[in-house]
Amino acid sequence: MTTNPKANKALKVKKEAGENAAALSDDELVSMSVRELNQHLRGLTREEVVRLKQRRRTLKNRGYAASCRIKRVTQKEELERQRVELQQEVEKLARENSSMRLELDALRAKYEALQTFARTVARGPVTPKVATTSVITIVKSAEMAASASVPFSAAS
Amino acid sequence: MTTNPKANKALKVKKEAGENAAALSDDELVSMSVRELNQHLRGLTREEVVRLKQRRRTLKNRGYAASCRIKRVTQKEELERQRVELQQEVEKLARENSSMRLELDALRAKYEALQTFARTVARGPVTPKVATTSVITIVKSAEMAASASVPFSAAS
DNA sequence: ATGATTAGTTAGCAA
DNA sequence: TTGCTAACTAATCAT
Repeated sequence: MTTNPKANKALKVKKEAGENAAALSDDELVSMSVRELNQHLRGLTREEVVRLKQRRRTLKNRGYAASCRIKRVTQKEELERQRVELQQEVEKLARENSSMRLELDALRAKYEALQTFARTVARGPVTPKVATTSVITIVKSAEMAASASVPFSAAS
Repeated sequence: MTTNPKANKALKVKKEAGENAAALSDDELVSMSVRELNQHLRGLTREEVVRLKQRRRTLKNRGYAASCRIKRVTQKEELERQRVELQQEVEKLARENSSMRLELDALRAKYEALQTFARTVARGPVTPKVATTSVITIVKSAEMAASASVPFSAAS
């Protein structure tokens, strides 16, 4: 099952005279150029030539079949790799997506609160009757407002 | 291998012993239960029995090999299907993502504009010329004043 | 002729 | 024993 289960039987036939054909190994035969092959073919019977060429063809086919299998599993692995990669990308985008959605909702709430406040302020100058529960703080020189949370809450 | 250059062609010789064995077809033989098989095995030579069983095994194997190939291509198609599906999902999420990003940016701009306006309105009527760096905080009910921090900051 | 792919065969592992 | 799969072979297709 490894590399030469058969093929040996073709070698020992005919060539008892040992004229020139030096019982090529599979590796030699399969990796031989056509010109080299023809040299080894000299002085062989018609049938021997045919058989040797057929053995070469068979060995070549063995290699082609192996390449084909390797290619097959490689492609499959590639598909699985891409699948994992895409799944990760989907998760990443989904996370970004939901965090942005939260941010958007929060900002909408802030915006609406500010809108309510602005309307209130614009309608009645300063503190018309907010006096019930509202407080206005005036601070001098506050530089950053980045981390502001719940700046407004709509008055009931 | 050693005894098998074309052994499969030897299988079809089965007729000459026309005594009882009714020359089973491949389909019949392969889809036969063990008990049915044993009935057909009655009165056959030891060797005939072995051969028939071997033929059955070979036919079964032929089917297994076919199943194996079908399974292989099915799995590959499934992987490709999932790939397409995931790619579409990625595109969908990316679209949602960028449109949300636009929306977020737009809302931020609107918010800041409104903020500027609110400051102007709130400052104008009451405190005409308060310093350039004032901050106004409005919260509902005094006890929450602690959590509200720097909702507005005047641009420098 | 060479290389790739398909189906059938065998060996061998697993349940 | 049954089913599955890797490797090999031969046939066939494409270049």
